[in-house]
Amino acid sequence: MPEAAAVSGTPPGAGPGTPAEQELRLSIGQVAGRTGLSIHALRFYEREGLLVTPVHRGTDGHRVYTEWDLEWLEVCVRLRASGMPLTAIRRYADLVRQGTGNEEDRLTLLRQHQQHVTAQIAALTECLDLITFKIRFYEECRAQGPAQGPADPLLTPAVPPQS
Amino acid sequence: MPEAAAVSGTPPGAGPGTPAEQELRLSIGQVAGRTGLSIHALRFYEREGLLVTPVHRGTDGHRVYTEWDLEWLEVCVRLRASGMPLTAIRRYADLVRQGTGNEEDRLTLLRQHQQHVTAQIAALTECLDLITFKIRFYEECRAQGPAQGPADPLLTPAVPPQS
DNA sequence: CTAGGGCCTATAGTCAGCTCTAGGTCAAGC
DNA sequence: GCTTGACCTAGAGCTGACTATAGGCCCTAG
Repeated sequence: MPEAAAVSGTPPGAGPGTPAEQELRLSIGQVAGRTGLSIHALRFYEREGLLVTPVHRGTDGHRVYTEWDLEWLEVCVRLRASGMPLTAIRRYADLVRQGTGNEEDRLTLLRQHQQHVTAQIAALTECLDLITFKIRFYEECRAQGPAQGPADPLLTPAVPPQS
Repeated sequence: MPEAAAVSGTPPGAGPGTPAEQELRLSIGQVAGRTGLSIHALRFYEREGLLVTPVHRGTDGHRVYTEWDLEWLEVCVRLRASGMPLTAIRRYADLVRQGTGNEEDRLTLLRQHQQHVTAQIAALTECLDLITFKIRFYEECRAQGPAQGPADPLLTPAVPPQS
């Protein structure tokens, strides 16, 4: 992770005049490379309104992504990776698009997702316990040699203490 | 979680004669209630070969689940909840169905999934960091009063230290 | 005797989230 | 001048995991 993923307020350009910031201008292919999203997915995300503003176009009609777009997309990727559905990301994008004043709504949305992710981690940790328990069980079977394994087909003792 | 989820070897009944164990016999509706799976999903899982053995039927053709079936299903639920695809669960069920002798294969399968889950937890934890960072950012915005918020639309400083 | 509930089969439909195809534009290089 | 490669749009198709529907059986209660 070389670059820092940022973005929190409103996209620039809405500001006074967009001074000639020597921004980097990325093609869709480059953004795909950096975000890990496919070119298809990038176009799809834009169509779905996940992008706060539609991406600027060059004279040839090709998409030109700014640093800000990239950072926003990186946030999207994280949110998706943590299971936020596209509809929720779109709602978040909508709020950002509307500009300042709805920080409470953004907080609510983020807090909900925070809870969701926390719950996911807890659930996964429980599952991991079960899996680890079973792995240990089979390792012990093996350690005791092929003859010593639970001879009777009926072997159902493999219960974690209390999950 | 009142009951312990178990199951590790081969289903009983393959053993000598199935002595008259006073097993509990559950209807599909009861199993749905206990596992959290829908009745539809239970039939679906069976069709898909996730169940080691097809469920026994009563005289009326209705499914009769044993304790063992229930426990196996609870394991399935955990595996699913941790993102194991149905195809992998089926492979696991296949191994169990084949009986003892393939413990190494089972171990491999479980270890792979263990890694997968561990990676998932790590990824989620990273995402959680970002979300928590953003939440703090908005909380600070709010704490500083509506006038003090980042006045300029261009506010893109919200970066976690190094994720 | 009929209404309801719980179950059965088989098959169709749904949903999210992409992914792919067809058909086309444009600029650079051989 | 032709090919190659990166991009464009619109729209169809796919995958995984269910979920719902249609049509039917059987038992029990009113």
